[in-house]
Amino acid sequence: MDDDEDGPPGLVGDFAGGSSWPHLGPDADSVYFLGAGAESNILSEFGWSLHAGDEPRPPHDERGVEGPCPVGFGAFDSAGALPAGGVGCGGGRFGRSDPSAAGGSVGGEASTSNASDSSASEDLPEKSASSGGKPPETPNKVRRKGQKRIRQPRFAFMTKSDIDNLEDGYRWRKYGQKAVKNSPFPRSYYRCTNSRCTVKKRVERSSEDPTIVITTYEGQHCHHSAGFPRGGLVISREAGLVGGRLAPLATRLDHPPFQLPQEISPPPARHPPPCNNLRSTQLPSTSSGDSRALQVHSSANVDQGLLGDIVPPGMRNR
DNA sequence: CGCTTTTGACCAGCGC
DNA sequence: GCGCTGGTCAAAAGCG
Repeated sequence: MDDDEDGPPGLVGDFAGGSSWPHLGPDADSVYFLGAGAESNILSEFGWSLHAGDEPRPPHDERGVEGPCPVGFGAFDSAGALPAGGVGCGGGRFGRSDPSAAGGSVGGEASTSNASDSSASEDLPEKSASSGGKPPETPNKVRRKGQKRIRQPRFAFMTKSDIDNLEDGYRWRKYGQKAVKNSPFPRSYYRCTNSRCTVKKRVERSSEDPTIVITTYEGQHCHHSAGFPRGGLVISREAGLVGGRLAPLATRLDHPPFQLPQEISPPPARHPPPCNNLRSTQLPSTSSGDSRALQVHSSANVDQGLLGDIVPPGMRNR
C-alpha cells in the first residue's frame, strides 16, 4: 500500500512492461519522446514538476522504504518488454542501446488516442456485464464486448531497492499478482485507493537484477497525495529519479554514479486533474508499429538529460 | 469492523 | 482456431 505512483525512483518511462497494454492500436503506440529537456514536459504532463535540486523533500518514509537507486526512466510503448536486461544502478544502462532491441529501451506509450478525455479513462468498467460467454453472474468481470481497453500513458521507474513498494505519497490497494514469465519474481498490480482515481501501478523485479524494482504507473492522479503533503521526488541527473519517499534510498545513492541533483514534486499537489478527464500525454507517434523505441540510456550516459535519454527510434540524433 | 492482501479464476489480445 | 500471457475480478483470509 503505500506507494504512489507518481514518484518512484528511477523513472524509466512508460514502458510496456511486457507486452501488456496491447490494446493500443498502431497509432496508440505513440511514444514519449523525452529529449533532454523534454523530460520535464512529460513529467509535467503527468503532473510532476521538476525542481532543480532545491528543497529536499521531506523524508517521509513510513516504512523504511529502501532507497531506490534510480536506474532508468522512460516511456513505454505498448509492445515493449520490460527492460529486463541491463539495468542497474551502476551500469547505467537501462537497456540496450539498440533501439530496436527491446531490452533497455523504454518506449513511450501514449495513451491511446486521446481518449482519455472523457470518461473513459481506462476502461474501468472493464467489466460490464455481459460478456460473451459467461453467465451474467459476474457482470463485472467482463469487459464490454468490443470495447477496447484504453490505456493511459504510463511511466516506469527502475529503482534499486530491496523493497518492492516504494512510497510515493499515495495509497494503493493491491488487486492482483501474477507470475512473470521468465522471472522468478511475481508482478503485483496496485490501484489508487481513491475511488475516483483510476491510476494503477505495476511493480515487479528485474529478473536479471533482483535488486532492481520496476514500477510502472498508468494514469494520472486526480487528487492530492494521501499523506505527504509535500513529498517530492528526486531526480538524479545521472541516474534518473529517486522518489521522494524513496528517499531513504538515498542511502543507496552512494553508489558511485548517483547523485540527487533534482527533485520532482508530486504532482497532485497543486492542480490535480479531474479524474475523468485525464489527459494523456502523448507524443506524436513516431511511425507506427515500433514505437517501443524510446530508449533510455541510463545513468552513465545521462549526463545531459536529467532522466535519461529516451529516444524514439527514428528520432535519435545523436 | 473496515480495509488490505492473497489467490484462483476468468477474459481479452496476440502470435503461431 | 488454439494456446499463451497479461490484466483484472472477487471471495476469503488477515490485520489493526
